[in-house]
Amino acid sequence: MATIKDVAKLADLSVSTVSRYLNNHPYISDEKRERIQSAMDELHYVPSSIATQLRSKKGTMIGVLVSRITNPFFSYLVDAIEKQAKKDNYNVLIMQTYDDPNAEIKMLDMLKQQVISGVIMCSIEIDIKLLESYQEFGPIVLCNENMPHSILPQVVTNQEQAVYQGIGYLINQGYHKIAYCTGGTLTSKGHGKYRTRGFEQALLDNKLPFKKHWIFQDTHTIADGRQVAKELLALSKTERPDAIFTNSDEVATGIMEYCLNHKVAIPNELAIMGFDNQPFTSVLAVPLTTIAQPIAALGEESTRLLIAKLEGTAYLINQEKLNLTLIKRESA
Amino acid sequence: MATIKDVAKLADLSVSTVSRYLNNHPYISDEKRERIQSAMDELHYVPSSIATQLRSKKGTMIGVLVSRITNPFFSYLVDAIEKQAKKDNYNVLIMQTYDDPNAEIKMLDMLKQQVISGVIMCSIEIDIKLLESYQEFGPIVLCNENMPHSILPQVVTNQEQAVYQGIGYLINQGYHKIAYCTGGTLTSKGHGKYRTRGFEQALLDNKLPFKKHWIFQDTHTIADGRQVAKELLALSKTERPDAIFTNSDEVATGIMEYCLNHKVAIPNELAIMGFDNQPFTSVLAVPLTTIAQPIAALGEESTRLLIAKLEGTAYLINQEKLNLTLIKRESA
DNA sequence: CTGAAAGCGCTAACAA
DNA sequence: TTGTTAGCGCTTTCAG
Repeated sequence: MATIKDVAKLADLSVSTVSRYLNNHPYISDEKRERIQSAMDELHYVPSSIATQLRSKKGTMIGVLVSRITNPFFSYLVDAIEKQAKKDNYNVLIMQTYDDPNAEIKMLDMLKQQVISGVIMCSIEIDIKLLESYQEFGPIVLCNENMPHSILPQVVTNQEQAVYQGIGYLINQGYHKIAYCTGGTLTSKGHGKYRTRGFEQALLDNKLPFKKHWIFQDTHTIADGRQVAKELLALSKTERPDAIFTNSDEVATGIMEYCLNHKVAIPNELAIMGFDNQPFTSVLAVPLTTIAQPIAALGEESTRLLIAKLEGTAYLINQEKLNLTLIKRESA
Repeated sequence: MATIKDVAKLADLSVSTVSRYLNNHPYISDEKRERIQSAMDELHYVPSSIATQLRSKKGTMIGVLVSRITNPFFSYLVDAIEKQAKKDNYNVLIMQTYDDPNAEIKMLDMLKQQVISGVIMCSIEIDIKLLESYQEFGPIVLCNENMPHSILPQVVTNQEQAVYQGIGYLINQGYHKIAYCTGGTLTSKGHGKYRTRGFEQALLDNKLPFKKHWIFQDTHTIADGRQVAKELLALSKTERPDAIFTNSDEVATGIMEYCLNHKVAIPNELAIMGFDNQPFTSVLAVPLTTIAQPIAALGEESTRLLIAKLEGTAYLINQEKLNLTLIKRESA
């Protein structure tokens, strides 16, 4: 592998001139420019970014932390981040946590070690104060994690409002016995908290009862959805809700599958709302009414914000691109 | 940030001793070991992996090249790769190509620059000879890209056989007018080639006709599937196939959606087979018969193979884990 | 067992 | 406009 020294020698110049050329400094005569370039070509020279980084302390790698890449929400998010990063010549290091706090710490340590120059956290399990303490090693931006009491820069949507509107829609459609699924618990801290707040507020404003046994916690997968449906159908007809608002399309899908298998008509006997608007939801047995998140915008804005911090420039988040949208189909 | 120098000073030892400790060399007295460790703890020392890399030429980052991470096949593959890599303390740099050869070259250049120490190619657009020429800069393994004439190490499944069996299954079920979708073209080089070969062979062995207008090329998305269905339904009833074998669950889904919307019964009027066995396929309006790929095994084996090459050890691919499986459901 | 010293490939003062 | 030089933080001979 040719080094800057080889190039300098071949071009009969000093390494510093070559280095200047590399960093397109001014004050290099055109004649030397050419000599350098042709020497580089001849040697197939590529600068060692490792050496550059060691010396200049500037990297080009940004870390992206997600809980699991196979969740389409995250794969679309990573897609948007990677595309945006590439535009500014940054690379993307992926790390999955599977909700393990230790994995989060590992990524943060990479920030400390300068393996990555900044990090986008799309999932947070560790204590926010601990997370904040890592800021001294490089910029950290939170993506889709609403932490109102934290000073960390964050790119978020208004989940509370979206759920409020979603529940409002159900009520408008004539459903008044509304069950609810959350990925966390009723007292949890993640964005589940905001969704639940929207749900409770909507109930309150519409003078609808909040029934404990219509609440399902910690639901995530299609299998979880089936279980929810099973419990629902075990209820006597009078005790049964007429609609269910879920925290994910997967859960909604599981509920739908189980109901259909047990001859429960959707939406007549039970209306179902999903969350995320994943590609397959329009082609389910009963096309799913759901809420779309502005995933691409979340990824883009987070990345632009992070890169701005990395480069010491200012960036104002375009909050208008960050709206959730109710997608009306047939399940509710 | 504390450096090795600070640690050495605090422990009142030389940097070389500390370095030895770091690399767990033998020949360090227990007493010094402790002194070093407590100095490190006190300073919250973390070695700079950049400096280590510059000096030792050994990195810990492996590149993974996929065409698009939002394709579930790839997100599951990346998931498996990342998990396996983590086990051996390697990190994963993701790069999407969107089928752009230049993006591939960019990743390969990162290999040259030592940003990554090795690369797993899950998608190939550039010339194989060009790709091979990059081998001198670090190990390259092909994942799910069958290149029989290349010397590059590769982890592959027998797609030809799987399709042969899939078509055989359709024939067994009584379908004899079989249409076919491919993601490439009939003359393409990717793994599409092997699938098509399996299709043609199955037709031949069963003395079934190969009809040009039952072949659809370059199909990928749900939208493509709808278009295929549209063209199919435009055919007169006698000219229409009674089954269609597709290259992806998305395409199959699009076909199903369009057919159902146009009162064409699945599988009675048209049997549909998908490819990939994505999670949602079991809950479609008509649960999809499809072919499951051993994605996790592909990811694991590729990663283990790459890491073995990186570390100079031998690794024999476990081909038995690499089988495709026919998943029988209701669409065919 | 331990230390001194010479770099890895590059950047950035400081001089010229 | 260009060259000299001193490191970045670490590993690795080579001598004790």
